[in-house]
Amino acid sequence: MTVRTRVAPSPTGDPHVGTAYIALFNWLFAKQHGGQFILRIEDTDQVRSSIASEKRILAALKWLGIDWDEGPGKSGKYGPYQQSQRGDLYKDKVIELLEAGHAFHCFCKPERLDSLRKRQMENKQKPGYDGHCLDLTEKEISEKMAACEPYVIRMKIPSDGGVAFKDMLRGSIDIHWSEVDMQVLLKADGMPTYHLANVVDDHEMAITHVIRGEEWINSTPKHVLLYQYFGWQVPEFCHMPLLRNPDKSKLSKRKNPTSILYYQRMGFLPEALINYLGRMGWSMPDEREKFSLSEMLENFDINRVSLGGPVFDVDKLKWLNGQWIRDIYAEPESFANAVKDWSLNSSYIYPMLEDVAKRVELLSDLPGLMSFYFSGALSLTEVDFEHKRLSQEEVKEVLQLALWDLEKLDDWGKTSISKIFECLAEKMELKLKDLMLPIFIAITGQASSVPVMNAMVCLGPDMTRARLRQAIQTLGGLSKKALKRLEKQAK
RNA sequence: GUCCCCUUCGUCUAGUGGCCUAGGACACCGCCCUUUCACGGCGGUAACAGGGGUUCGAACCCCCUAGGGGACGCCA
Repeated sequence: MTVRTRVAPSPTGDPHVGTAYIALFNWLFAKQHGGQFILRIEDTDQVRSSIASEKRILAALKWLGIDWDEGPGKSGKYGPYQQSQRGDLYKDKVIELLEAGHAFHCFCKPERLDSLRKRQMENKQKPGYDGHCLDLTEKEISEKMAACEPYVIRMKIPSDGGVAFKDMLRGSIDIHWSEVDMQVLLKADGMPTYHLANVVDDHEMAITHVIRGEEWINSTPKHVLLYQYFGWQVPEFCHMPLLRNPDKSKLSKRKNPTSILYYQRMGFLPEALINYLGRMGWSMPDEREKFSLSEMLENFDINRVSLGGPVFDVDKLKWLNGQWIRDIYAEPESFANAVKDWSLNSSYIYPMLEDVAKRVELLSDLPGLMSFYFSGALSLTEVDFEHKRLSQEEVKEVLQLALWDLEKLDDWGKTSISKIFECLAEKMELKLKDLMLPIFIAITGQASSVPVMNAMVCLGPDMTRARLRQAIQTLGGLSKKALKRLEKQAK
């Protein structure tokens, strides 16, 4: 049997360090056993998925040195490797389940399910589908379908007993069926949900080992059940610990930069970042801290994974990066290349040139004007944020509200960014000019500089958010005014 | 709330019954090197969540409690 592993990111937003982390361990495990590592794009969420995001994920993984044997841009006999291009495969499989009586049509309206869930929560019950459509007759179903009522397909769950599955790191895990919901398999738009697409594709692509995040443990029973319904061999499961924020919650962009692009922009070397991810929950047998991907592969043993959720500690990553910089500088030319790859190249610089050219007389004016494009954190103090018309608290409120809005923004472009600020100005009853000044300072470090929206596009979402977060910190942390406004809005 | 997973210095971790008066790394502090600052070197503070077992012996095995996290979407 050939070992085949995969990583299956969904192309919504920026490439996440957690994706790289899971990719790394799948890659290592496959390579170590002489197997194949597959990259599959799970773009079944038609609303949030984007090609741009997919491209960034591919580029980010390549940057880190993780390459795939099969997947986008590679030929392979199990393709295509984007779920959106896998046609009617999932529908066919759903029909199989329907015919075997393992799944059923559900015509319940989202509103009914919402209030059901709410009621269950209030009664302190486990929220879940109540089986409302479980016993519809053939006749009822065809009538509703003839009337074009929207529907989904749900899987049936046994009423008694439970399932036990083996986890490579955790041993046997038992879960009772009463804990498992009648999962939607096919959405009203005809697209499969993760659970169905994942199981079908893992089988179709001959995946032998499913190495994924701990967050999936509770849905594994559904997956096991689907394999059984189809009569397929169940793969091995391995649930990796979750990367954490400093407060121990699951690593999230609200609390920590999570985008690989951010670390790239900050000037972390790919060697250092992948090395650091390899130290999350794993250690070399001789405990050395600095090692390359190939050194890790030589020494890899999945059983050396420890299960406590590791906190992603940027300080230690920085130290490691310093080690790598010094190491690379042993050959000045490769160091020069690393600097070039980082930012001193035309594709990074071109988009800023037009704005910059209008504002200088001498080329030696450039470093002062452009330094913020290359910096990580800016050194600013309260005084820098003094505003003619706004108090310090109001300035902080502006920054805070802008940050919250930008955290929610998936499509990082000039149009959508400016829309956010226009809305914000209206909401706060401020002139756009007054509103933008603190943003200017937080992003560029100066009161006059290039157009700040363009700058934000260049810097990317995580660097932008990091600068705003830093500015709020400079002004004394979380804005209570903003918090109050948020609460008022919620009402 | 229910279920599931986890628990060694602040953080990343070594440790798989005697080698542990618990080792390394980051961060922090001190000293040395140095025309500055770094780098580097040396040293220091700091942890087995608590309680019960099992055992001649427990960080390591079992149970309970506590704490943390995750899941409970027509998101993945």
